Amino acid sequence: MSHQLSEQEIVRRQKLDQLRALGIEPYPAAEFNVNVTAKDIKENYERDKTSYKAISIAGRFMGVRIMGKASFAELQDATGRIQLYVNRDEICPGEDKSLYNDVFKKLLDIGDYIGVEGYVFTTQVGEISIHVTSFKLLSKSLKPLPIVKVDAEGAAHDSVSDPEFRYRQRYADLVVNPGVKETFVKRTKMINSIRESLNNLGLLEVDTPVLQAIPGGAAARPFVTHHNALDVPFYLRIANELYLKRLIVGGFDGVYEFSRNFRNEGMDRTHNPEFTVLEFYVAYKDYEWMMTTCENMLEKVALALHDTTEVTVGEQKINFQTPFKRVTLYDAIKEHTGIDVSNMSEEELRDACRSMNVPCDKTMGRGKLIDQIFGEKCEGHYIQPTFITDYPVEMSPLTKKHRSKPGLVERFELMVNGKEIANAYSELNDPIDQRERFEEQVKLMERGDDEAMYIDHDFLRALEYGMPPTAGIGIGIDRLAMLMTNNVSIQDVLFFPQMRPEKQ
RNA sequence: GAUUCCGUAGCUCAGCUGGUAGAGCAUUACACUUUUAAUGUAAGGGCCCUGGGUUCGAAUCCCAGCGGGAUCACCA
Repeated sequence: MSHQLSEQEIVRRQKLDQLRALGIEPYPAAEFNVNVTAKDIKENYERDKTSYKAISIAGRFMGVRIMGKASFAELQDATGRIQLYVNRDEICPGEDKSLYNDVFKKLLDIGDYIGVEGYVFTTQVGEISIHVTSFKLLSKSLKPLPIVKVDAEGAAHDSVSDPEFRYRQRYADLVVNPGVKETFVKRTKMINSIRESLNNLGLLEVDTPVLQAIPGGAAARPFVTHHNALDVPFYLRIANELYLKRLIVGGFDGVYEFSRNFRNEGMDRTHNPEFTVLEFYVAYKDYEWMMTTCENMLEKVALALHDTTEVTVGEQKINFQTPFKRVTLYDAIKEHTGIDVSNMSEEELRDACRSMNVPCDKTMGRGKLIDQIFGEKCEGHYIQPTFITDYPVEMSPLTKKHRSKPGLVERFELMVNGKEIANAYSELNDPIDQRERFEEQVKLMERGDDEAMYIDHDFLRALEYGMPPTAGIGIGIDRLAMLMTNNVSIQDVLFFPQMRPEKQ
């Protein structure tokens, strides 16, 4: 990583030497005792002034306005910013004014970590500030941070907008763009809320293998790796479904896992090669129960993040208040295309696709053609949370046949803002049916469908021991985070989105 | 993978039909004891993404490459 140092970087390195010459260690080892945060001061000082007479706070030095013998500076800690007031003669009571004139005014840079002691007061302009009685350099910054300034109207100037910079140097993005941090805090709150719901249901959080000999549970191209000692290929998991169901076979009533999945496919603003899906499985339940559970959980998430069920996403206001609408897949297609696909043959479906300009090809079977029509003509209409139910059996190889509707399975997808957020079903637990479904997948694979599933014989063996009737669901956590934080790009809800390696 | 746009100072961006670079903020120096996008004065800072080509002359035009964005395809 050798490169030409910029003038500003050279200057900062020189300051390092000057500090050491003054006997100041720029990277001290000792603990700095912090007893307050910026947020705490701003929220509580007005009503409890006596508690803020001897405070100690640390953070990044993010800006300074030098006024001769007094200065104002900005300190940014993990909770926000607070203004510092520094007076020369108070910091340097004696003849030697170098601590103020040299160290504070000249050797400190934007981005440096400092620790400060003093008391809180309100300036003449009315800003709650810290009157500094002493300060200590805690860590010197050698690389200039981009300076974002916000004017009186709240408009940001020179904000760092280059996506490449923001994603590759997320650490700098986080320091400089305060909204970014907020997105990730919300993401974690969302996950905490979901975890709480699941724990309250009595489900057990589990871990299942990421390295798998047979990638299963979804239709996707996997990453391949190699185990040296065994000298066999392994696949990074594309889904954890089949492992969680093995645990249901093993006698757990309910299990869940936030599963990091890996798919060797294209990447764009809604796809990252690694992404997170929550899957959970509950014994003795069905997909009707799962719909209710799912909507309750999402309503709680919206409330946890926004204190209301209504969430703003782009131009849309999306209301997660239960109950969500429920529409069967066939009714949805009928509503938006006027076509009743329920009794159509594969050929009739292909003709229907052609007449509506829906792309299709020879490798697509009946199920996939119906899915294609829905995806092209209907999906985008479902802005408010809507369960689309009862899918054709051909496109659902792990799903139990519908209790009363022949040719269909007990499955739903949750659509929000025109996109699929969750996919769930009454799990197929008939081992003979399951084996036949896998064999159908093999036929699709031979026909050219490169997303068809492999046969997992160990999973079939597990089913043969007997799995209780079970409801299961997968929820795209990144996609949900995008909705809940009003971001249109998956890269904005992942700390470190995958990028092409930087060239040296 | 296809199409399209972009790459100029630490950051945000100008730079016309080709004449070898500009602004604001940031940096450096000086002034200023309650300011807040502080202000004033002055200074420094650029392999104009890389490599070829056209030309007397290229940041600018052409070709190729690298990196990124957007749209599409695949997928969640």
